Amino acid sequence: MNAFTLAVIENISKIPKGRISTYGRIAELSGNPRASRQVSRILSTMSSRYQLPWHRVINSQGRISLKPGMGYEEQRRLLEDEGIEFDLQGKIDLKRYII
DNA sequence: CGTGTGACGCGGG
DNA sequence: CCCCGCGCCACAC
Repeated sequence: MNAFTLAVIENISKIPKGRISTYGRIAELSGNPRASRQVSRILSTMSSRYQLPWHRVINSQGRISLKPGMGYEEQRRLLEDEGIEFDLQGKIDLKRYII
C-alpha cells in the first residue's frame, strides 16, 4: 500500500461524527489534488477492513454518489443518524458540515 | 498494450 | 436544477 492510500485512510478516519468531507478534499489533504477517483476506489475496497467512516465522504456537489439500491439509502440513513440534514434534492449544505 | 470503467470535479448550456 | 463533455487515473480484461 502506497503513501497516498495510507494518507487517505488516515484523513478519512479523522472526520468527526456529524461532519463530512468530499472525495476531492480528501485527495488534496492526502497530497494529490487530482486523485478524487482513487479516493472513491480506496473507500470501496478498504472501508470495511479499516473500519472507516466511509459514509462521511460525499461529492463536491454535496450529494451522495452511491446509486439508489446500491448503498445510497444506507449512507443517507447513517448521515441522518448523525444529525446531517438533506434538502429536497437530496443535497447536503457543505458550508454547514464540511470539516 | 489498447479499451472500458467508475463512491470524481469543473465548466457550460 | 438537470444534463453533457472532458480531464483525470488506477484497474480489470
